[in-house]
Amino acid sequence: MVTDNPRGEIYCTSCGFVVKENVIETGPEWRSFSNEEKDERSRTGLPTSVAIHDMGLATIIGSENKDASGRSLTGAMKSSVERMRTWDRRSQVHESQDRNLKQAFSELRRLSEKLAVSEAVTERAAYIYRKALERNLVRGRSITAILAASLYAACRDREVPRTLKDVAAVGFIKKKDLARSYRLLLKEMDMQMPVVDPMKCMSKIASRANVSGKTQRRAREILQKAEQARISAGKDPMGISASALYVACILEGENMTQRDIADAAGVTEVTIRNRYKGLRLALGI
DNA sequence: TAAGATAAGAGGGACAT
DNA sequence: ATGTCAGTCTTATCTTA
Repeated sequence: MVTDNPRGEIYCTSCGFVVKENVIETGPEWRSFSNEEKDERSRTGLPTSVAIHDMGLATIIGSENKDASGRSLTGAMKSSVERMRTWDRRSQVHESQDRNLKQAFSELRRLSEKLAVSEAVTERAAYIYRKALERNLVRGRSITAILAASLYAACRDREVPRTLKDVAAVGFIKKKDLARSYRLLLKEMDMQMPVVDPMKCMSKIASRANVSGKTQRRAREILQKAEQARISAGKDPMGISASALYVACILEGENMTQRDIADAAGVTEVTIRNRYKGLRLALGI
C-alpha cells in the first residue's frame, strides 16, 4: 500500500487498486531539525497559502474603540481610527486584481474539491493563475476558463491524471475551450509539461472498470511492451492505457466489453479498437 | 449483443505561401 | 496572416459473428 501524496491517492503497489482518493496531507506542518523542536512546535492557525487571495495573512482593525491596554480612545483618536478602518477595509480588496483573485480562488476550491485533487495541486493551480493574471492573460477572457486551464496545467505539472474532459466537466466549460486556454498558458508563460504517462492512467481506469489486480498487472506488462515498441507516442494516453487493459482482460479471460473499458477510460470504443489493432500488430497477439 | 468496419467531421500542429 | 496536409479522436451507421 502506497500513498501518492501529490496525486492524493492511496493505492496498492502490487495490483494498483486505488483505495482512496483525495487524501489529506499527512505530514507535519513544520520540518523539525531536532526532537525538541518537534515537541515544541504545534500547529497554529491556518497555514499560509497562495490559494487565498491575500495568502491568509489578513489583519483587520477591530471595531472596539479601545487601545492596546483596553482604555477608551479620545474623540480625536476615534475619528482617526475610523479613517484607518475605512482604508483597512478598502485595502483588503484594494485592486481589481484582488477582487479577481478572490472570485477565482473560491471557484478553484470548488473545482479542486470536485476533481478530488490534493492541496499541492490546488496550490500549484493558484500559483499559475496568479502568474496568468499578472501577465494580463485573463483580460477579455472568462475567469473560469483561465482558472480551469490553470488547474489542468497544475494536474499535468504534478502528474496527477486528470483529463481535459474531467476538468471541463466540473468547470462547466467546453473541452475545446479549456484546451485552447491551456495552450495559451503554455505558450505565453513558457511552461513545460511532462508527457502524461499511460501507466498513471491505468489504476484509474482499472478501478473504475472493476478489473482484477491480476489483469491489471498483465495490462501494465502489455503497456510496457507497447511503449518499448514505440507505438504510444502521439496517442491519447487514456486510449493506450484502456486498450492495454482490454487486451489484458481478454488474455485473462475477464469478460469486459469494449464498451465497459471505453466508458471507464472516457474514450470511445473506436479508439479502443484502433489502439487494440496496433497493439496486436506490434505484440503479435 | 458485442465487435468490427467505414465515413464524415472537428480541432490543432507543421509547414509553406 | 492564410491555406494545405497528415494524423488523431469522436460520432454515427451499417455489417458480421
